[in-house]
Parts: sequence; structure tokens; C-alpha cells
Amino acid sequence: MVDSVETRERRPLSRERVLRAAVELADREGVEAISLRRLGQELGVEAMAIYRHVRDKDDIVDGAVDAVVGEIEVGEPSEDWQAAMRALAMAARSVMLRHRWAPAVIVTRQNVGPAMLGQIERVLQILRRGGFTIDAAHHAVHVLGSRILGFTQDPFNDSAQASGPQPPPDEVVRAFAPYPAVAELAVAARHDGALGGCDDDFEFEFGLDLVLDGLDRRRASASD
Amino acid sequence: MVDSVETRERRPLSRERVLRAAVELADREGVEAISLRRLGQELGVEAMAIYRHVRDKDDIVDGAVDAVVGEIEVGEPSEDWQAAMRALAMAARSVMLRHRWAPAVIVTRQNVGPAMLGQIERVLQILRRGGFTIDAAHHAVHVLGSRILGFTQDPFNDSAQASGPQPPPDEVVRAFAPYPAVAELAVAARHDGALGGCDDDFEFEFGLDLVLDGLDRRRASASD
DNA sequence: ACCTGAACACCGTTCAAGT
DNA sequence: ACCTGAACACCGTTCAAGT
Repeated sequence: MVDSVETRERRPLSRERVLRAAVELADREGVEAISLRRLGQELGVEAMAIYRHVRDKDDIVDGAVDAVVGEIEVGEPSEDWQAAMRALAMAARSVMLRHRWAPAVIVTRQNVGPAMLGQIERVLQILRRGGFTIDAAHHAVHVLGSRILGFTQDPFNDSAQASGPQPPPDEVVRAFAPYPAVAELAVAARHDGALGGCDDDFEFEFGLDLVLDGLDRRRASASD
Repeated sequence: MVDSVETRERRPLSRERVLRAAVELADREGVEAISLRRLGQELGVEAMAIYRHVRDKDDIVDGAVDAVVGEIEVGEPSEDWQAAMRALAMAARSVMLRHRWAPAVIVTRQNVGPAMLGQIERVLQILRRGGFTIDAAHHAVHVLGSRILGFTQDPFNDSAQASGPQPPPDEVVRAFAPYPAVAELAVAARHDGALGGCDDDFEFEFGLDLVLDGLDRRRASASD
């Protein structure tokens, strides 16, 4: 045993250890309980020592959220895209039920960590393989959003964030190298910024009409 | 002019005045900016004076949210339930775009103020008049949820809240007198608590399948 | 009756100082 | 190199005291 749990858990303060403590604390007492001082206490260290390993409190909360998203289990997706999406959604849900504070926090922040990006990549791949065009997959990601998946922010998201000097496409591709489907989408949606830069009004109405259609179909089938 | 804007706006501190200041402050600087001290400053009063008119900070935030929800304009709903729901959703959206901090806050808190209750009542009436059964309307409210309407909390909501000694049905009806459709639903759903007491797993899968079906239909129509 | 001052137990964050 | 003490500018909330 080269690296026992004990040695990994004890001594050297690390970003990972801080984030793990934050998740556990939030699980026990809610996100509100997360504070530098409290976390220090939990880790047997003075609060200020934590600043050596994280930028600030927001960094801790974002990191804790991404750690939670990272817990979502991911077997090889089924061939049937609906079955694959359903399995992913249920897996996401069971994780969020273990960390009930997480969905609300995800919805508040617009930070997208690597785990979240990984899940978005997974969703896009399932959809693309299922025959969705880039555009259709894009809209689908929005509809599935935080409500169904618990790991995408969105509601009334002001997509104005992604303005400013835009990096050239190839740079975008390089940054998103581990996430090819996300990169593909980012480039495709480039007319108004990489990812998140999209027509909010359209996405909203797309989701709205999808839901209204679905409800109407169920209403009809129930009253038959 | 019996009650000019000046006299209404100035002098006597009131709950309404506090909430209005809170909404304005959040609009300008985000929810984070809402604090007793800051609000006092804004109102030209010492922070502690505010406690005469609100219970605590949570009361202020909940009140501010309900005030925002109250801004949603509500003409006489169209005969066609889909058109009526669409109009309501768009009205809700435009309000939430004026108060971008609100949706995230709504999602966090499980408090349901009178304005929110009024909107739920409206939704239920539209659906019932559109031919939905109580059950179907119930599921519809969940699906429309915070994502579409911006004024219903829900995501991964632990419905365990409504346990404990249950008031008799007629008392529920009395409390919900101004909201007959909500009352109807509350009584109908009483097997596990008035409103919010419902099978979360079922609601989740209902919404999930509705969205997946809708996406599949659109994917198909796009690739034809 | 309504507002205030002072106090308590907390925050996030910085930075010079310790080892 | 890594952690700490002390400090700053904030929090929510209570309560005795002022008018």
C-alpha cells in the first residue's frame, strides 16, 4: 500500500481535500454552512490556510458542485438514445438526491467545471448518435437543462456573458479538445459566442412548446 | 390627490416599502446585496428599525420574490388552454428578465407566498378548463415548474415537508378559499399531504418522458 | 409606539509575521 | 514553503435604552 487512505486523508491540505470537506459539510448542514472558518475547523487548520489551495469562497462552492456532478455514474450508453438519456437522467437524479443542496446552487452559478462539461459532452454524444442535428442537439440540451439533469444551468440565463473579443475557432477547438461534441457545438454556435451564446428567446419558446405539446397529448390520451 | 406618491413613498416605514426597496436593490446589485444594514441605508433608517416590519432576512427575500411574481400581468385567459398557458409563460418570462436574480432564488426557497399561490391557481384553472383531470393538471404544474414559468419551486424537492399532523380537509379548504383550484388539488392529493406532498419519483419520470417524447418527435420531423 | 446604540457571534479576505 | 494572528470591513439578530 503505497498511498493509504490515511495518508491521503490526513496531513497535506489540498484542493481536493477542501472540496471533499465542503461537499460533506453541505450534505450535513446545507450550503449556507460552508464558510472558510468552518471548513478550516473541519479540516483541523486555520481558515486562512485554505487560501493556499483555492482562489476564494466561490471557487470552493463551484468546485464542490463540480465534484458532485462528477459522482454521476456513467456506464457505456445504450444504443437507443432515449434509453441512454433516461439512464443518465436517473443517475443524475440519484446523485442530486444525495446532495440536495446541489441543484439550487447549480442553477445560481454560471460556472461550468470539467465534470459538468464532461456530462454535457456525454449528452451531446448520445443525441448526435441518436440522429440529432447539431442544432436539434443544442436545443435538446437546453430543454433537458437543470430541471431534468440537475447539472446544467440555464433558466433565464443572460447569454450576454460570451461577448467581447472572440478567440479564433481553432483556439476554441483546442480548449475543448477533451470534449469534441461540445467543441463542435461551440464552433457551430459561433455566430454569437461559444456555448451559452444562443438565442435565449428561441430556446425558451422551443422548450415551452415542447412541453405544451406533450401535455396536450397526455391530456388527450387520458380523456379518451 | 388624497394619497400622493410622495407621501406613500416617504415617511412611515412599512413592510411594503421594505420589500420594494429589496427588489430594487436586487435588481441593481443582485440578491447578495440585500442586507438589513444596506436596506436600512437605502430607506434612510437604522437597520434594526426594519425588524419592526419583517420577521427576519428570509422574510424579506421571500417577500421580495412574491412581489416579483405579483408583477406578472394577467389578462383574462384565452379560451384555448395552450394559448392561455403560452401567454402566461411569456408574461412570466418577461417579468423574470426584469428581475434576473428571481428565478434562482425561487428555486432555492420552498416558501409559497400569496402571489405565487395566485399564479398556481391561475395555471390550474387554465388546465382544468382545458379538459385536464385533477391528476393531469397536477403533473402539468410540476412539468411547467420553475423552468418554464419561473415561479414554481420544485427541482428535486424533498416533499417530506408536509408530514406531521394533518389539518382536516375542510380546514385546508378554508385556508385556500381564495384559491379554489389549488384547494381542490390539495384535497385530492391528500393521501400524502396538501400540495407538494406527491410522488416525486413519479413527477420526475413523467416530466422526463414528456421531454424525451417531445425531443424524439422533433428529431424525427427535422430529419424527414 | 417607534426607532437607535451597543453588543454578540459570526462572515470573506489581506498581509505581515512566524516556523 | 506553508501556516497563523491580527486586522478590516462587513454580516444577522437581540435588547436595553432613548424619544
